[in-house]
Amino acid sequence: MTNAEERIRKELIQRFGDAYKSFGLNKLMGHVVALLIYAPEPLSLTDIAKALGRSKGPVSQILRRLRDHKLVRKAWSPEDNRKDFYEIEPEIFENAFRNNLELIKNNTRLAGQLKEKVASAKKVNKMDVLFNRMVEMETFYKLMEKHHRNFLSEWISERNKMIKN
Amino acid sequence: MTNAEERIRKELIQRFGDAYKSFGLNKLMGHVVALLIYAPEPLSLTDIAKALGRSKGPVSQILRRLRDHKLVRKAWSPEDNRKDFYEIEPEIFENAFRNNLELIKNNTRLAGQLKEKVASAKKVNKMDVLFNRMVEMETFYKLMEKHHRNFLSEWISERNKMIKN
DNA sequence: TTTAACGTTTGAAAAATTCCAAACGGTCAT
DNA sequence: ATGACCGTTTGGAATTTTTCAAACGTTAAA
Repeated sequence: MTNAEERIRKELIQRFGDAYKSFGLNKLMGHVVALLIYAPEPLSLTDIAKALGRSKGPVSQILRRLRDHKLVRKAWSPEDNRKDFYEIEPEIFENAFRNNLELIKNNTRLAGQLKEKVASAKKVNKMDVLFNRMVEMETFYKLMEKHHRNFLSEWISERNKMIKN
Repeated sequence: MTNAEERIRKELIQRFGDAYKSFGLNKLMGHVVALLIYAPEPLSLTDIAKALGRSKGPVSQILRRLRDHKLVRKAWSPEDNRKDFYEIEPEIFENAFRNNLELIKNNTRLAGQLKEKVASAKKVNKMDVLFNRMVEMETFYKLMEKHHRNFLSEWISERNKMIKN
């Protein structure tokens, strides 16, 4: 591996770690994702642990979470090999976005529920300000959901074009 | 305060804490935001600390962060009062979204930088796969930025309509 | 000049998260 | 069967984050 490549690899891993952490995720998740994005071919658990200077334990757990979130998947490996190999999920960006969309939907649901509850409590007492705020919140997230869906379909068609080339 | 109101207040605080945590933020941030969304009038540092059963220290620091992020602001308070009062920033949702947009932009920038670096390393060695992935990543975040901007302007006009009523 | 009422900072404690080494269970080759 | 090689699970250690109590600086009244 050339020096230039090695530098890029290091930076990729470092920056993805930071980015993941800034989104409230585990830094190691970002490291693994970066490593797999970088790697031209699938890597085994041991490869990954060694490359990141970690033990198998946490890497195994992180791989589980990454597969749950559909950011990473098991690669096919020859029948005579008992080792598992991992690679980046080709739709990693789309899937990451879908995960985020779930969080948005949680908020829409939360706002709706709270709005209803406030509405019934309003009979008893003046809670108009709070009610309006819940309405605003629900409107906000509903609109956000709409835009996210638009984005998703536009991205999918955009990506299909990219793949063709 | 009626029982119904009290239950709603508790739930609001609890759920906002969870939501903030799920976005990688401090739970207490969510609690404070919920409390201020609930409160019909501004609250002092001591009010907030007492209502949440915390000491002034962490609440003071959280309020600082919330003001940095423009989710909370100091309310006007009479000249003869040395106490500070805090209230929800009226544009809290818009601002929260703007903060998120900054993270997106970081990712766009990151992808662009890495793409460039890979491009120059490519002369030396075959890194086509990695280059294509960086291109995909950059495309993804650029498209996302575009949609986020669209959302923002639509939300602002939507909200203006809400305020008029 | 003191005293009192604030918000902030700070150093250490408490809690939560991350991490490892070792144990474990499963599968295949011998 | 036995041993070798996997990935996962687990208990506790290490690290990071959150929290508090106390000290501090500032401001205004006494």
